[in-house]
Amino acid sequence: MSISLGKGRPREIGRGIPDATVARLPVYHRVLVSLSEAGVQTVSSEALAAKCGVSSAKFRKDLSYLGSYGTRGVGYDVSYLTYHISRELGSAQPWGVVIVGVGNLGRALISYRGFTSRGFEIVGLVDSHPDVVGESFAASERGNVVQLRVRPLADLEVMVADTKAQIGVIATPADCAQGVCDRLVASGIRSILNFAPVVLDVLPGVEVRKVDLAVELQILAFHEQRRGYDQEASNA
Amino acid sequence: MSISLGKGRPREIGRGIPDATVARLPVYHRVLVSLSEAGVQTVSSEALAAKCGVSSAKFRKDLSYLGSYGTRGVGYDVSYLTYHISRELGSAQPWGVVIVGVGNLGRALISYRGFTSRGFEIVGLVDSHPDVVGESFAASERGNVVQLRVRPLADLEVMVADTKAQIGVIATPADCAQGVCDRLVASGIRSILNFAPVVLDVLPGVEVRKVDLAVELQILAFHEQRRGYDQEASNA
DNA sequence: TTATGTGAAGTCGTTCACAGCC
DNA sequence: GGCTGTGAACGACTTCACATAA
Repeated sequence: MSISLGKGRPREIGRGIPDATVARLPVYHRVLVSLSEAGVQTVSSEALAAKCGVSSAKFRKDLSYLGSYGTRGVGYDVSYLTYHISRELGSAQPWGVVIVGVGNLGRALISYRGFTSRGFEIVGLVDSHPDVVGESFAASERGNVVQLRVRPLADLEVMVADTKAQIGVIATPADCAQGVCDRLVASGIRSILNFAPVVLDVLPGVEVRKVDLAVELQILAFHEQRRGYDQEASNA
Repeated sequence: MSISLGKGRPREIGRGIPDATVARLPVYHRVLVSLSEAGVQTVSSEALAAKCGVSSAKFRKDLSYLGSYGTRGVGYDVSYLTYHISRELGSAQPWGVVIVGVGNLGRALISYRGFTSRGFEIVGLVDSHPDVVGESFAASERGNVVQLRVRPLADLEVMVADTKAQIGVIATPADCAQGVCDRLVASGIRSILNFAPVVLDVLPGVEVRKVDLAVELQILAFHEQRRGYDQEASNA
């Protein structure tokens, strides 16, 4: 599967999927699942790409990094392609997720049905606020609905170890995010999704993805403003 | 400010800021504000870039699209640079935001302090659920804390008109997102932030940004899985 | 001397256009 | 004939390295 180049880490052949492609695979996967639920069995790159909001050329190029899963002159078998994308994404096996911070955002994540259906299991909830600790939330685990009790922040390390969680979600205020992050990493977590509006400092080998709600709005505002300028200019 | 090239739309000179740069400006801005609050008056590209998680070369290149706001041999004046970035982003003037869907996610947005501090004002809340309609939430408007009452989905168009909102946030379940989107666009909204896991179909001229929480997790899972393979390979 | 600002080089991603296969 | 899969051309972004200015 992988060949060594003699120096540095072994470099995979045929597995070097560009980041931009990886970022789109989940969308392809989601749309394929919805097509499957609608009873569609075969789909062309043109039709599928349109539903995903990308060009058909980009879609085919993306798939070419995974393999040849289509049939020329026909299109793609929906379930066959779904399987291969989900395999590539690793959503075949379930990933354990620990959520730190059970405020409104944490609750939104817990109640988000999309998680379980895409191979994620919330296996732990932690909060520092005494009022929240002890509260229970419904979450699904291996298909069954279970009640998850919020545990105190102090239990973070133990819980990660007990649940063998692989992914940590930081849904705390900004000022405690770095501390929580350090403790997640110390517990062995190497994949972190950060909602706090701070740049987290981590050791190499740990991957952090961030979602900053205000940043997205600011990008929208930038374009909105620019549109205003353009309109002014065209009125001249 | 803009020159016409004879055919097509006029192309701006000196204003063609790359998307990748625009996406980073909010981060620079946020870090600058925090430096300012810490009493720092001058900062080098090296130091600032480190705090933003980017290379200093990238940072300087980004700034070069805005203008020359530094001093060679010295660095950048924090407040001067903050001003110019916020001006470019349009966060000098406040933007009106309407939130559709007041579930846990909508509430998380309402309670998110970062919005108001970065030039956004939540001016309207809409929900379709009778239990939620009529509830009040504290939001800040022009510095003052006001109570915002959730109005029924039917009032969406009227509310957008009344409040002159420029940005719409869709925090509804996936199945009503497209309908809400169409109504926002019909009301005159041209900037939409979509949290529902669907690809929205909009007319050209409308900008949609999407945040899909599960997609971010899936990208993490992809890399986590690949790490597993790599480890396996190195054990051979 | 120090740190910015920026052409030039290099890398990455997208689009094109068509060969290859059904 | 139709649609996939993909080299090649193109464009966007990043990194480099240094001229430039305080």
